[in-house]
Amino acid sequence: MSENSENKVAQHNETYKDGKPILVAVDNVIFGFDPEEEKLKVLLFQRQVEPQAGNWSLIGSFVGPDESAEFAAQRILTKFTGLKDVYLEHFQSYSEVERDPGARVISLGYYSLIRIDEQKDELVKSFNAKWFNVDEIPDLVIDHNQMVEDALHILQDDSRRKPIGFNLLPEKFTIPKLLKLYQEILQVELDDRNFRKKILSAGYLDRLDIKDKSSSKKGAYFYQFNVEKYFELIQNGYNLLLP
Amino acid sequence: MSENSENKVAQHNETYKDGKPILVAVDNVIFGFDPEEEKLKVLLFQRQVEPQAGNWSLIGSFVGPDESAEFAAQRILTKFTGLKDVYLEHFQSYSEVERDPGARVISLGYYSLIRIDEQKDELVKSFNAKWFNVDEIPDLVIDHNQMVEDALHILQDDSRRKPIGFNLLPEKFTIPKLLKLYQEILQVELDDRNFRKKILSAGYLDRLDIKDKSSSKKGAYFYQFNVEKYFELIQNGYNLLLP
DNA sequence: TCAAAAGTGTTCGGCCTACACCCATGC
DNA sequence: GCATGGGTGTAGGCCGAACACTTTTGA
Repeated sequence: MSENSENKVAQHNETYKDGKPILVAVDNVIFGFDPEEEKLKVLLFQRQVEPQAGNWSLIGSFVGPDESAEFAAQRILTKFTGLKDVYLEHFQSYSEVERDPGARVISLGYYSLIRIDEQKDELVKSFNAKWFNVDEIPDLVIDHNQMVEDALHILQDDSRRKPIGFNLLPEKFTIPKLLKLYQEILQVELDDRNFRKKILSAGYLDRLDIKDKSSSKKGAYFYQFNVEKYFELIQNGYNLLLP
Repeated sequence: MSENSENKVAQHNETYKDGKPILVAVDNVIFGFDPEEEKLKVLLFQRQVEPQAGNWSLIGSFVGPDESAEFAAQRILTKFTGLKDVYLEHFQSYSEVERDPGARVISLGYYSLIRIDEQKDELVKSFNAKWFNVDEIPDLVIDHNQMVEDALHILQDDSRRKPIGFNLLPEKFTIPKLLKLYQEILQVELDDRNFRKKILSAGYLDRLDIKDKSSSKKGAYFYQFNVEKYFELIQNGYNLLLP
């Protein structure tokens, strides 16, 4: 804390020379949803750098001198999955002095929502990256377990208010799958009839004429997210508000 | 974005040596509420460093090598207001390459809620800092106007769900003042009868036997925030949920 | 006695909850 | 024809929105 006995004017003439450079990294909690397994997952890989090389870690990178943190987060996401223009959100910063035993590194936590079906499997495999169920995350490097926990909380909060869940599903999806997804994210049981009513009454889901027969004989209608209608709703102050 | 033609293994063995040091700063959007004026305010001061010296700016500082970002944000808050252990929340990071014309600086945006009545006025004045109404913020340095806007949005979201408003009021406050505060934060009109019902029915406000007669002849009861009862409620999943 | 702010109560409608049954189809 | 998952409908209650009147007291 500042000492009042010091000369205040001097104190307060902070210049760029007072800034001590620090390493800045991003760590990206990449969420995916496996529609067959109906499980919410996080992409992890084995850290290559000492200390703690070989341990499981979030996908991260240093922020380069000529890129924004957001760009860095997108860059590594593309590098590992082949996907571009992905849903990406900053959720927290980690700056404890001793957090990284290798150096003074501040890390900006981002989370991403991707469609697992669109990722490039060869790429993911080439980095020895693996998808883990959110409830079966192994011990991670540094404070990455904390990051996953924080990201999940924010994801839960966000998905209660905005329909971001669609970023985790294929373009065409069924209501039962969507229900399963929300149950996975929020880790609660939802009444299927009430869920269907709520989600369809808002009007931003278009029913298609095709059915998905992969998980039942009757088949479930495919739906598609309608961005235009959704934006209309937001303007009028629409809120999902799931339990 | 990464080039797939490059050797993936090499790419992926990122080491600490690849990290290029960057200046890291915090900027603190310090909110206060003047109970007399009934206005939500932000503390600003005139920047001392070129470029843009003399222009109004948020209270900020570089993050030192031996402190966390949160500590730095608290440190400058204490330096300017004399207050310690203040409500402080990280809300966004700013890392565009060209954002600060003076150097490559990443800034972590924090917002604070303080009780104006507890601040040390001499300190504030000694730094030529001034309180501005949120709807009358002047042109600020760099991207600080954006920061204020972002912080206000997050504050609105947060205060709809958690009763953080109390951090802006004196220990003892009246319901009419609390109502005014919420109207200022949310920038909406609220029905006083419904507001009173909602806020009192939750049970985390204790009515005192004294009245505030400063703004009416009848006088309004003072209330006090009851932290214990509030924590009880949270455990059971309580949500404020104001409009 | 009256102006000005504080405090209380009621009605209405809508939305959320809980819950049960029919539908389509592949085997 | 039956098992399996998909889809629809309804009744009840609670909560939030809208709204009007009484209370207190200093001037």
